[in-house]
This record gives sequence, structure tokens and C-alpha cells, in this order.
Amino acid sequence: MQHSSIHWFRKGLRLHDNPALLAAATDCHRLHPLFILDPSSGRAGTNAWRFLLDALRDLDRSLREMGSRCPTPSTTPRGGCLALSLGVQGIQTRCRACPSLSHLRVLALNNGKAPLTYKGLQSLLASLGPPEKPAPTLTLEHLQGCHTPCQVSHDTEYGVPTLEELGQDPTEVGPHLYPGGETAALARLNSLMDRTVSKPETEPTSLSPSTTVLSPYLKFGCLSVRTFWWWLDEVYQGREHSQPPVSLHGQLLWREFFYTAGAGIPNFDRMVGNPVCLQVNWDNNPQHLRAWREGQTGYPFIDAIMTQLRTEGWIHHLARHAVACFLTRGDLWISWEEGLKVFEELLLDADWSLNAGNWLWLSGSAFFHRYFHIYSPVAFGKKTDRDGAYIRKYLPVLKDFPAKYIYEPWKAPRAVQEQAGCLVGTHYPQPIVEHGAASKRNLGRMKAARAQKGNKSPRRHQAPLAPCCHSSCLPLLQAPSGNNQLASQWLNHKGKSPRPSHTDPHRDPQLWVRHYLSGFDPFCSTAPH
DNA sequence: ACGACTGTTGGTGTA
DNA sequence: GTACACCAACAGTCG
Repeated sequence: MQHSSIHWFRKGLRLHDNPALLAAATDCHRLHPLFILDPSSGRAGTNAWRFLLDALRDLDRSLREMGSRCPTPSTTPRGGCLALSLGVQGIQTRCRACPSLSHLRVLALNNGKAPLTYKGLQSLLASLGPPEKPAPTLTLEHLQGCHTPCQVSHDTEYGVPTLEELGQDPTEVGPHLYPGGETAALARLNSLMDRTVSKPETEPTSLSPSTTVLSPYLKFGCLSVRTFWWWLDEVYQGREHSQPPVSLHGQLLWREFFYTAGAGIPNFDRMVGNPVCLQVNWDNNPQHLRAWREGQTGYPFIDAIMTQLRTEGWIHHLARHAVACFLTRGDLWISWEEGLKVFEELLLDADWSLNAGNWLWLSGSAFFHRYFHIYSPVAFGKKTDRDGAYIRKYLPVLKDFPAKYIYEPWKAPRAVQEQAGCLVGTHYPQPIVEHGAASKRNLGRMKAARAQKGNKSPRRHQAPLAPCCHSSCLPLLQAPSGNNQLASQWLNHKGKSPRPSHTDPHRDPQLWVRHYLSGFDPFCSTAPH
């Protein structure tokens, strides 16, 4: 009972199922839970920062109720620096994060190779058995005899900052629909109980979410994926329910699928150097990209979705499909990497592997091969929303258009546009491309790109990237020892962390520790190791 | 090595 | 409203 522990909160912003926090609190005399804010990290937009600050306040409140606190210094050492310097000073550093159910175990079982189909993942999982059970929630009992020293100046110096203090513009946030934090996450989880716990009726055009919206909570670790899995398991008992891939368990397995792919495939979030990614000559068209990002394509369904994304930070998965297809193989023929960056900024739930994996999928670059299935920016939304209520909600400029023209306002006669108080080309843009011609042309280009692939030298699978791991918890981290020069170099490193180079993380300790740790930061754009 | 099977969720036109 | 053919015919996986 003599030692002090520091618990560094990174992605697991919760007290339930947090083995690292539990271990830190066990038999310790002084506990210092902390979170390090790095305003320069990642591309997160204002809504995502608000979610994070909510989560931190919630965490601090929960800890305070047990006599502890969670300070959030903003001195922003780069991910990895702290662990490295502690290691150099001979302080034991343990890294125990469980952002997934089993992706590292799957990779270990499959010689470091990520399965490229859902079926493949399922058969590997079958031999691993069920996921681990969640760890007990931290309670007052765990903290017996343990205290957190707090200075009088705690709140002013280490309290959770405001958006302004982070350099974010608070006027940019949308309605506060999804407050961050563990408390909100568990409340949302428990409210599922009242609903049919099978795949919810899902419609991209519903005015309030028809799916669970647990994804932002999973992304920040406000909700443990293992807790969610076993909670579902209990609710499913003795009930008729759907099966993977469409059940909620199945949805969590998709998450595992992309986590596995993200950890096992080099350059996963890029086209070049990514062995599973179709190599495509995407167009460089900043005007079209901007129109898509700002919801100014002239296709109301697309623009409404992009508006919901920007203001609310969450859109239905089929809405994501529609806009992703439109940007890439469907209409604009712009690289999925551009879309990935926009989603990373605007989505509350942008998780590195899931974001990259789904962009690969929707752009027809990997995993998905029926490239002639193209979402229509006009017909797709109409299927579930004939009258265009969704468009009217998010694009009020079009709200008085008759249903007949709401998906294609440019087709409305001048008199109808005047009646609706909206002239296409003046108050709302003309379509930036003609979908019929564009999609036809792009289908041909897609075919050509795929034909090209056959001529290339066969792809080689590269060495496995994941550090070996025996369970979903990571082993003791051993920082390179006795290398003070390395540590100070690192601590002096300024600016953004470079993208993860997958050349050889094992041989370069600096690269390795960064690679190893950075994925735990909420906004860090690297693999979730 | 090879064939069979399968794949979370399309659009359009016709009967 | 529903059912079906057609589009053009892939790639990973498994036996």
C-alpha cells in the first residue's frame, strides 16, 4: 500500500470495464487519474471536441463522487512521449487497453493476416471462443485506503477546459443531441431494453435516429464494447432475435472486422501502398469536393445528409453509403481519402479503422466488389421518404417544394420554383454533375481500374504489424531503456505526429512506441493497436 | 488446382 | 404494391 499510480485515460473514458484503472487503484496509496488534452491532435471538429469535453466532465464528476479527480493538463506531450520518458526513468509503465473484443487475438491466430471477408473473421472467431467478460466497475471499495492529492488550484489549472480555451468556436456546435460521457452511454444502452433488440428498423431518412447511436460512445470508450456485447447476450437470452451480420452482435463483429483489417493491413487509410486497395486514378476537383463537403451539390438528398453530418455529427449508415458513393465511384470520382478526412472531422464516431474500412468499402476499393450497384442520389432516399420530410428538415430552403420535385428541384418549372420561394441556380445550386451520365462514365472507369489490376505483379502480403498479444489486453510495455537522448528528442518533437509508417515498427524503438501507443488517443489518426 | 458458393442493405424497367 | 429479370459477371474462401 505504499506506491502511487498514475492512470492515463486515453480512449477508455469510463469506470466500468476498465482493467487498467482497476489495476492502478488496487493496493495503491495515491491514485492520479489524468487525461492529457492535445488540441493539435487529429482533425476533430467542434462537435467532436464538445463530446470529448462532456465525457471528461462526466468522468471527473464520477471520480469526485469517490473522492478522486481527473485532471486534464493541456501541456500536450505527443502520444508516446510520456510513456517513453517514464520508462527511461525506471517507472513501471503498463498499457492495458481493450478497444475491441478480439482483433489482436484474431491476427495472432491468423499469422498476422487480416481476414478479408466477414465469413473469414467469423470462422477465426469461432475457434477463439466468446469474448472476455468485462472487468468490474471501479467503486469506492476499490479505493479504500487510496487518495488523490489535489491542489487548491485544481479547477483553474487542471479542470476540464471550455471549447474556447481549446481554440474551438463555440458558435459552430449544433444542437446538443448526443451528450458525451459514460453516464449518457449507459443510459442510452439501457433505453434499448424497451425496444426490439434485433436489427432496428433502419431508414436513412428518419427524422430521429432509427439505430442505437452508441457508436460515438464506443469510439471514445464511454461504453465498453465487451460490456455492450455481454449486455446484449443477456437480453437476447430466450428471445427470438436476428443473427450476424445484421444483428447487433453482428454489428459489433463488423467493428472487429475493420479493427482487424486496420491493424493487419499496411497503409490501411491510404490508397498508395495499401495492398488490398484498388489503385484508381481519382480526379482532383477542389470545387466538387468543396460542394460535397458543404452540402452544395445540387442533389437535395446528398446535401441534406451532409448538413445533418455537419450540424449533428451523426448520420445513418445508409446515408453514409449514399454520400460516400456519390463522392467516389458514383458521381464525383474523387478519392475516398478526401471523404475520410471530412468524416474524421465531422462524425462524432469517426474511429480510425472503421472510417478507413468503410471508405474502402463504399468506394469499391476493397472488400466490396459489386461496383455496378450504385446508389442513386435521387431514388435511394425516395424509397423510404416519398415526401422528402428529411430534405425539408435539413434544407429549409427547399421546404416548400412539392414532393414531386423535392429530390430534383431543377426539374421543377419556373412557376413552381417561384411558388416555393426558391430559384434553382440562385437560392439553391444546380446539380454539379448529371447523375445518369456521371455514374455511367464512372462505372466504365471502375471496370478499367479493375482490369488494370490483373496486369500488375501479384501483391505480396507484408509482415504482420500487430505486436504479439496473447489476449485483448496488451502486455507490459517496455520502453527502450537507457536512451535519454532518444527520450529528449522525442519530448522536443514539435508539431503533428507523422502518419504511421509501417516500414518496421519493431526495429525502430521510437517509431514502435509511438505506433504502439498513439492509437489510444481519441483523435489520433493511427491504427488501434 | 479448380469449381462452387457467396456476398449487410441497388436501380430500372416490365408484368 | 410486388416480383422478377437484367445490368455485367468480381474475389475470397472453402471443399
